[in-house]
Amino acid sequence: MASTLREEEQAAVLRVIHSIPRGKVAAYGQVAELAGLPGRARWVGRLLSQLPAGSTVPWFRVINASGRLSFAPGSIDYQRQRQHLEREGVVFDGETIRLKLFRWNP
DNA sequence: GTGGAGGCATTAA
DNA sequence: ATTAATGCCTCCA
Repeated sequence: MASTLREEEQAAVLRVIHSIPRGKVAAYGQVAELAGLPGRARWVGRLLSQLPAGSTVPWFRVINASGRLSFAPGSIDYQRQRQHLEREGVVFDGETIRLKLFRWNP
């Protein structure tokens, strides 16, 4: 068995993110919890930040708990994430997403 | 190899 | 808007 505990956790997180449907979003903390890692929202963020460029992981569907992107508005990363989301139907109210409508509830 | 300090794509109060 | 609580990582001494 070559897999470390850490790799298992990483796989669990990525699996959860992959299951977020188009047009929906989930918070870092929500993803962590669904992956069986309660309280590790920050760790999820760190994981995504280290994701390789060519990754197929829909990282852009993960936002913070207040319904906003965790990038500085106007930054390249912010615009990229926002465009991805709007393209699949997510509507922004200013800089905030209406979680009532777009939050993923499994 | 160990330990402390600082930095985050976090969250809740 | 601030702050405290959290988990993990990187950088030195």
